[in-house]
Amino acid sequence: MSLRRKSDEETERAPLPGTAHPLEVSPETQTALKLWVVLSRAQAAVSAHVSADVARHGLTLTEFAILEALYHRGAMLLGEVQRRILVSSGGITFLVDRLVAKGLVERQECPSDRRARYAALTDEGEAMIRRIFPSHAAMIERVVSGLDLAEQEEAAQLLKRLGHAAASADIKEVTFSNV
Amino acid sequence: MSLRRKSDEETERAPLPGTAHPLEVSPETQTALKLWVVLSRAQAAVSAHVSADVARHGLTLTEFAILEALYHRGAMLLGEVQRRILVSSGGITFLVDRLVAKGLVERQECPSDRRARYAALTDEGEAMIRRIFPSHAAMIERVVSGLDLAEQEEAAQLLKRLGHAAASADIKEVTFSNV
DNA sequence: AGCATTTATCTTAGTTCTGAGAAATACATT
DNA sequence: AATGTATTTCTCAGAACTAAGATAAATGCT
Repeated sequence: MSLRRKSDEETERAPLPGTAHPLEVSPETQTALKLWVVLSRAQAAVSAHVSADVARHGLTLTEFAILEALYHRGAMLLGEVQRRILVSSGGITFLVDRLVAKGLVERQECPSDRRARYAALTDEGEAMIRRIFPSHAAMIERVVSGLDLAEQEEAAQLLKRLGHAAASADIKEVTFSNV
Repeated sequence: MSLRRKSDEETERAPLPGTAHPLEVSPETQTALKLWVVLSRAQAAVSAHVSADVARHGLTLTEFAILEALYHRGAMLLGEVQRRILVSSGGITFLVDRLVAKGLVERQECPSDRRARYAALTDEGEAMIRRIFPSHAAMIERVVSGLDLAEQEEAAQLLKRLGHAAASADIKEVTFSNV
């Protein structure tokens, strides 16, 4: 957070023609834009810590999310895991392959649908998640402790509604707009 | 692509045979974990819409973020842009290269530091951001409209504090843990 | 001034994931 | 049963990065 002495050069830099900003937006729009920015920054900041934590055990965030889902919900079809952790179909194949290679997950046949495969924790995978989950949870608790408990619940409630609304929103394509 | 079926969420699953759940956590920890989950999901949901929107103009989210930053703040050193949009040093070189190739950005020498380079919008880049920003902002407004204005401001305020606290948090390494 | 350290960008190799499409299977309708 | 459509996973090319190190220039310390 060191301040540069570049502000004197800024006047030398060619300022934008018509220095006033013609892209003025309503206060409502500004609030929405602001929310989008702080949402992204907060997620990135927390994510960096969580990511570093699971990396200590040789896992990526996405890998950990799969292990956690399989631990808490039991064996799941690949498609179920895919929708839950929000990756592409190619991505889930790739990720499960890697977890299989690490010995943490195994594929199992689905008796009622021969196209489908279950992903299930191996004993080693279950031992792994059991071992790292407590410190993982404690770390997240510390990272979000900038908000007190009531504020965390308030934020979670708002974010849950925001997420659901955004996920189900069908944004109409404004196809008649200029290029 | 379509994540329509969300029946996964309500399907209650019988616990796997033999998997007692010894990983019980305190209510405080559960609140923190819940916040982390809904934060990630909300960000992903909004991000998907924003990403699809800028993709209509042949831009990635990160590219758009650079253009927007340069438009609203004027020419910036690559390192400044890098810290602002949170990419690696290699990443900012890669991204600016690509924007230069698209004719939207140009590198300029820094008179006071011969190592450094400014990134600045070209006329074409400025025209681009002027053209797409209004509909972009309107789209974000729609995507976050699941919360009313007061709720958006409340959420933004909480997320701002959460983000700042998380970004400045020094999480102690629990190095004595087994591997 | 001379030398070590820091800073800013770039290079290269590798990682993580996406998107499009293929193959196999299931399901629905005739 | 046959045919067409939907779904489930996998394959493959390539996009969008990251991490580590290289290079060059600025800065700090005797």
